[in-house]
Amino acid sequence: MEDRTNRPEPEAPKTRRIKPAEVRLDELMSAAEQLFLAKGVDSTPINDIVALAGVAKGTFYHYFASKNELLAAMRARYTAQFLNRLETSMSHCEADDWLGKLAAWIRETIEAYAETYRLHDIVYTNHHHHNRSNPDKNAMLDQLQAMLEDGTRSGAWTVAQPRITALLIYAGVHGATDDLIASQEADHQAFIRGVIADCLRLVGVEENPA
Amino acid sequence: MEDRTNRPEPEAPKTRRIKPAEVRLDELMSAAEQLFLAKGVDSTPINDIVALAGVAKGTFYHYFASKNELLAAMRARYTAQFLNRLETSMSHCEADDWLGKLAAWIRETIEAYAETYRLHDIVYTNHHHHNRSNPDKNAMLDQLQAMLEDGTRSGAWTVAQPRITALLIYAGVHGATDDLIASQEADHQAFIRGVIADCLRLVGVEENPA
Amino acid sequence: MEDRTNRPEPEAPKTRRIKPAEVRLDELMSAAEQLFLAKGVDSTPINDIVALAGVAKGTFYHYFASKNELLAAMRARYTAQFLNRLETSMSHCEADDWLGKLAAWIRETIEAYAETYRLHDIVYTNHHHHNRSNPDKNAMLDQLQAMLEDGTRSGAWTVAQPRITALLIYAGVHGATDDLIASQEADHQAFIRGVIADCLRLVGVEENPA
Amino acid sequence: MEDRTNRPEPEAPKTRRIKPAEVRLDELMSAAEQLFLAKGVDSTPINDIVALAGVAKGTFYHYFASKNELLAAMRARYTAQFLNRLETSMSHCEADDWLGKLAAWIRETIEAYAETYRLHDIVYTNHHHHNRSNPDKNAMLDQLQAMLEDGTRSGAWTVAQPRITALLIYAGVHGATDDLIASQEADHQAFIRGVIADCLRLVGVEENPA
DNA sequence: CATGAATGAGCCTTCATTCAT
DNA sequence: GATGAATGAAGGCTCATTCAT
Repeated sequence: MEDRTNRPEPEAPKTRRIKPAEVRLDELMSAAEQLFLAKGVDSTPINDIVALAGVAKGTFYHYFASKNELLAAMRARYTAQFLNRLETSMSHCEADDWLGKLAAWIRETIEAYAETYRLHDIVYTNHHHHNRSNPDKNAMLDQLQAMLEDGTRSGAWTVAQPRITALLIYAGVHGATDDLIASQEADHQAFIRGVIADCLRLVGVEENPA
Repeated sequence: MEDRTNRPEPEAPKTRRIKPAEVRLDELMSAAEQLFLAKGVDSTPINDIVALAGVAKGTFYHYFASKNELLAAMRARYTAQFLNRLETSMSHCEADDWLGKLAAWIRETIEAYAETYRLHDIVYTNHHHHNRSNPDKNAMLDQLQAMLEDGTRSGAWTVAQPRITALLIYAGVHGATDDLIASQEADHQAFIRGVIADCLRLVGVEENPA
Repeated sequence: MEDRTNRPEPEAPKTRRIKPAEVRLDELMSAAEQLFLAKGVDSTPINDIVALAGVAKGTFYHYFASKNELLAAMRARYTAQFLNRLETSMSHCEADDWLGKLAAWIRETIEAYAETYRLHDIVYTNHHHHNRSNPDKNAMLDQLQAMLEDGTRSGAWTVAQPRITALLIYAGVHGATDDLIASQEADHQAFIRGVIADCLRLVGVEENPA
Repeated sequence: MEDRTNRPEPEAPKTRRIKPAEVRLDELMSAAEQLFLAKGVDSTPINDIVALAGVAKGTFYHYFASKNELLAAMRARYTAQFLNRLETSMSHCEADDWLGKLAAWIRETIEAYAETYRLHDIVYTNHHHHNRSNPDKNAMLDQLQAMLEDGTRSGAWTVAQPRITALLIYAGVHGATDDLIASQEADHQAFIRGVIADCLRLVGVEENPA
């Protein structure tokens, strides 16, 4: 039964602070995020996370069943924030300004992704699930596809196969941004304009060269 | 004593076969591929690889400095084969049939990727290097970008920013194919046609609906 | 948050029911018994016990100072019930029917042990105390030894060294029953008759083969 | 892939001595035996075992797949030695001296068990397998049963149900010896004589009180 | 009486890599 | 070239127990 009674007398009583679960969760996830960013997931032991969060190791396992569940929670949080940025950005366009919304979607995706790609890599590099059929990514994809369909209905553009076009835009913009990131170019504006131009072509809108 | 029998087996085959390096390399990589596919990279110890290849553990380290170098070699092999498929497919088009070449590139990328995505994941899921600025992927990207530029020069289409358009096509096609894979749809033809149609639009070619 | 959901459930029943200690004790012991039987002692955390019993973890420690004390309580309960069965069985014999009492003791020991051996193993497999000099077992041994001495005084049999003979019968019957259990033989009667015959011989009573 | 390359330069080269598997196995098992006897199985980490055996921790797992397998190997070794003692002891009797052999079996069982019961407890207290239908114990039981049958055929005694009688003797002698051990009586001779006397009665041999 | 968040010591196991033969 | 015994750093996870509320 593994007698664990031989405990040395506690030197410092180590004030045991009880905090709301919400706060603990956030502290743990933030500590993990910081360390994962600095040293990588595999090189960050749970020990370091709890040390930075200022809790005992058992507390970590009180909130997360495993390191992978922590990653899953971070992934959900990351995606929610990403989606939020996109929606906020698009909300500044008039309701019927479909071209503006699409441009905002692209611009914000590029900016947000370029800012957060390191965290993106951390939460999405999952050894056990593939990117394919990822529920979180699907949320963003569905958002984009819905926009393409709405725009088609409104006559803003013509998209015959909204799913495929949404996929091309979604994956294309992310993949292109990977190249932007790799280029280390500080000014993103030219790149963004270029991507928007191509995507407009893709939905059948030719910009007037004026 | 890799099977952890606590009795040494008195009868060991002990035949020390010397084979050409080329053969050993291939046997080791194929054994690794098989096991990586079956159990994942992290869950496949070198022990298992050498056991399947029928060599001693030390032999592995004669040929690969580390497990990561094995992965790098597998990655190079994978990419070379992939590129090869693309080139073979495009070589069936007339030299000036740019639309045909682009369609072939897309079609073959989708087919090849759908067939080999599991191996793709294995060799490209590298915890230490990001997809961004990956030399192997760049080879394919450059190939595509060159084609877009050549086609523009020949008047087959007009692509104002070949780098960006190549990125969108490259990443878009792969990302869209991830969705095809996830859908488990057996017939790829409709999907392929849809992607080609969108990509043609992207390079400024409107298909005649004839 | 014992199920390790990383979202606190807003709706918790939170009904703090106060029950008589006796009931709580019983509920905890029964929950433990069920889980110990199903998964083993070492693989059953206190968490699971309290969850099944429907109380908080701290409540467990109100009633038992430790997991080991729970086991001790279960052991006492087990032994008391076992002794009870033996006494009830023997009470059906006439006061001076020593052979009948001995046979009843053996028969009931075999039946009871065969029925409850799994619980027996749980409460008696104690990593820290050995079977040797176990106070609970001693109660049964003393009961048997007293019977042997009484029967000798009454001339029912002759047992020169009651302690040794009691030990042989006690341990022998249990050990033999282990074999019966292992054999999975459903009909115990032949076995019981065989054991009784041997034990009678042991106390110097030759059965007439009539 | 858990880069384990960040290894600090080795201070002491720690001469790596290769020994025959047989020797390593024995050193590991003997180190374990010593520590298990001193501190108990659960309180002895593998670390301590390898430290005492003078090998690296990995070496332990080179020879035993788990701590439990070590225990299994120790159990097999224990039983083999025990059986050996019994056979050696009986071999000193004349081939047809069945009473002598039975007495030798009992005497040696008691002596050997009293000497080694602590190790017996260690190797037989298995959390996962029950004593019932234990292959190692069966070897001794079969040995005893065969002897009873041979003796019956030779007319040395009459045992109607050799399996049951063997079980009673086997389990009875061990259980009785547990009591001897608990009593801490240094002189075992009286006890041994008493047990032998009872067992002879059990096989139908009345000693002449001369 | 009852709660359950928090504690933290502890250990088994894995496996990439080395090197004496 | 080939072998495989030996190395040893590293970390995820469990769970009995405590105690502030």
